[in-house]
Amino acid sequence: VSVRKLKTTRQSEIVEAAVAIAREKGLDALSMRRVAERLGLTPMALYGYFRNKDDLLDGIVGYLLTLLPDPDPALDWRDRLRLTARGARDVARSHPAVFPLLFARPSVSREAVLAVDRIHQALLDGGVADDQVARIERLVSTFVLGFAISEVSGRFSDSTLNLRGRRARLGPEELPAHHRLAAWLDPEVDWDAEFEADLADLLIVIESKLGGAKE
Amino acid sequence: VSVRKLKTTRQSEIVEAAVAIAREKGLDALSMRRVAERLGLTPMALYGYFRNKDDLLDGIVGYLLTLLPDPDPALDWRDRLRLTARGARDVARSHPAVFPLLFARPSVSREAVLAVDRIHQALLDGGVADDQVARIERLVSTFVLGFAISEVSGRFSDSTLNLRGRRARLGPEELPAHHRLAAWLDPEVDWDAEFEADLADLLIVIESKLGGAKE
DNA sequence: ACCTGAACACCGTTCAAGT
DNA sequence: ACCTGAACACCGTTCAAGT
Repeated sequence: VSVRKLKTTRQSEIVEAAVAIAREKGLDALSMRRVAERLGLTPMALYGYFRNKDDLLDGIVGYLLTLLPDPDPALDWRDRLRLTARGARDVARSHPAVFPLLFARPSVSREAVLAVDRIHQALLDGGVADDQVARIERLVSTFVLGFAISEVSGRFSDSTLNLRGRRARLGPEELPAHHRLAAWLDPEVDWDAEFEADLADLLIVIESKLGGAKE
Repeated sequence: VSVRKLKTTRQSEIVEAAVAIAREKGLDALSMRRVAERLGLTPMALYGYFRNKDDLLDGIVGYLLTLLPDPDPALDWRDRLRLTARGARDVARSHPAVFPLLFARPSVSREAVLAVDRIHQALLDGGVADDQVARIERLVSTFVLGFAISEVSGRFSDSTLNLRGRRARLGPEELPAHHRLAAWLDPEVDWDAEFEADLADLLIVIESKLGGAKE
């Protein structure tokens, strides 16, 4: 219940130490005690800067959001969307252990609102109707974050990798499509190309709304 | 290194106890010790059935996948996709604490492969080219899971909720789009309608590929 | 075949105190 | 204003043993 004021002076230093530990040893190894140790502090010293561990994780999410690109508003709206999407994927690949936090924690920070506003503006500039902007932003952001997380968490690669082994044990009656698609499922996927193709498909959706009837 | 064989007899009983604890007290409260306690066992008894806690979490993911609908193959391929997507969202809303595990853990289980195969088959039946099926499946699944997780984890609702408070402190120069969209951002969103609209948009993408040139 | 007991090396967090 | 020390109530997991 106490509303004790948090110090801000060393907040970013602490967040960066936490990110470094997660990068080096994984998210499971990220503990208040280890963050403190890395900074030469007692665990309790951190509680002057963050209310608890969840609060520190939210700090990490905020930090990740500051790493997103802020494209020149003079660019074409499509380019702004593409640059932001690619930037999000880059952040994921450079911070694989902590990036999935973006999906687990609500994040209503200042950084989050600013990032969302940039997407809203790009969609408005493209001519998306006012009442559709928020939904399309969520559609695109949800997919882009989901793709980036799937990539770094192994949801994509592990599943394509292990398919052959599974298929041997599962027979064509149980897996009709997999057996027909065998030629296309085995090769290692070019994730850069897949992400670009997905972005192009999302732009198809957006542009399908532009010329449409007013009501 | 030891490849000690796991017992299977009580695996599903243990998974269901774990799911029940997560539902009642949240994912953070899900511990090996509490699962054991609920079953009247010692924590160590669980290690005869699961290699470790991660293995038990994978068991939960497998359980969630068995809850997905298995639509009648005689239905139109579009209806099969829609039913599967809605079913996934239903599973998320009835298991909010554990559903996000689907995105965090690779999951190459038998159940996962079967679920993916059904989507592949629907896309093939719709006429999607063989070399596009796997990508489109990942595109659709990533979005559907992402939407369902965002909804149950609060990523969607909390952010729309807190916007007004944020906006008061952030001024129209910093948030141009939010201020222009004020009328559309405040009201509580109808998530059922948003999900249906998103599904319709994804079907636009898929159908845009059907009549296309062969090469 | 299935389960227990004791132990180890950890956690997050509170409370009171120190400079 | 900033930090520490001791303590509490937990964790996952190993190893050896019990029936």
